[in-house]
Amino acid sequence: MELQSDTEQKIMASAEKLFYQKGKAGTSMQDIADDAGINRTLLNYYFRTKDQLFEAVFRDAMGRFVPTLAELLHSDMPFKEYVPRLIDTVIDTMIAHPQIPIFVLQELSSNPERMPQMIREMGIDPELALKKMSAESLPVSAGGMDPRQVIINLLSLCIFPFAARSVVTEILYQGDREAFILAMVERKKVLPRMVEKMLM
Amino acid sequence: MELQSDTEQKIMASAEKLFYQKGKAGTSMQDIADDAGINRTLLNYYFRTKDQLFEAVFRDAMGRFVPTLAELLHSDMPFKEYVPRLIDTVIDTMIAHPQIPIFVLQELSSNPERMPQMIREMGIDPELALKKMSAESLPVSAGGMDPRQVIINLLSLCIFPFAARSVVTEILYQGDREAFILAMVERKKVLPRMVEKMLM
DNA sequence: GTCTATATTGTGATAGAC
DNA sequence: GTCTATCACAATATAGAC
Repeated sequence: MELQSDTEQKIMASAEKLFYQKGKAGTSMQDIADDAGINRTLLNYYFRTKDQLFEAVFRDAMGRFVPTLAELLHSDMPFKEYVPRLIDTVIDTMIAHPQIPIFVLQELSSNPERMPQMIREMGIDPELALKKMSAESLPVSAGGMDPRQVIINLLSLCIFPFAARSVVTEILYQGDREAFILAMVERKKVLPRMVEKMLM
Repeated sequence: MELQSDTEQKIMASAEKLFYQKGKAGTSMQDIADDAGINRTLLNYYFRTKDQLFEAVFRDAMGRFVPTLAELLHSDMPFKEYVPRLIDTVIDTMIAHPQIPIFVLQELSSNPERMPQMIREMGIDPELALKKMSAESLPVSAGGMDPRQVIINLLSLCIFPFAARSVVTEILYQGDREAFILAMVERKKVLPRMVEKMLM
């Protein structure tokens, strides 16, 4: 007994690939069916509408990095302690799914009205997060920096290189995609040291 | 004698707004015409095709921040010297056009084959940039950090908050857009100090 | 579950009157 | 320069046979 039929999985895989690359409006149901090598009407059979198929892909993408974000925001651990592990986790996720940042940010930016609901659904508690930040877990002595700026810095440093992957690869790594990935692996060692300095 | 007719300017303004928000595929010619309050066929009269209209908007967007990027990559000045000014310029540009990062990155990510040509057209010389970086302008003593990682850090810290604007505003600033902008203004003072520590 | 056929609407683009 | 009328086509979605 399978939770998802073979066809359904093929659809999801193709939809993910194409939605990530070309976005919702830029991808047709026919494109997805062709990529999956199946009849177009099967998409409607399994997911009813294009909107519902997109939702499935979008939630899947959110689910891949929101838990890490939630952990960052809610944890009781001293900030400095789990920063290295967090960097490791986030960058590994990004290497595995480098297209997710733009995909998710573009969708949330196009439909910002979705944000409040998404936050609730994903189990993030903004009020709790702010409380934690004003408390001792994030050292207020972070150069006198607003703890929110520290959070922004950390996420910027981990995620942006992947959002700007094509530009960075082309200009700084001569278009060599392997070199870019190696640089991101190297980055897992570079960032913790940097963040430590930042918090002094 | 005007370089652009009134109608043409209205089209550009509406096209910019909608392409930034919903992307190329997500915006129809009808949408743009409606927003501009004009007849749809006038878009074809002035710009011939949707592709050409999009190109005009895209190049305009690139032109708003590429010069700053080129300056960063080519300058002979000591890195530390113009970092504060660069941060100031980039963040001011982002505050004025917060939607550009996602718009440009999404387009370049969808069509990475456009990168080499865009770089050439925009006057960026990757080889020269790398030479400058290995030379004295960017201190090799940047914590032993690869100068390319330093460039990535700098751009990440300045640009990412705007790419993730909707998320950041909702979670860290209770959905208060004014508070977000104020935080970004504050950031112009925070970042230079941070980058200095980073380079020690 | 998978296919063919079809309904319906939206879209980019052009021709031609004014 | 601006409009109306029209075209060709692509898109989502459904009905119904197998």
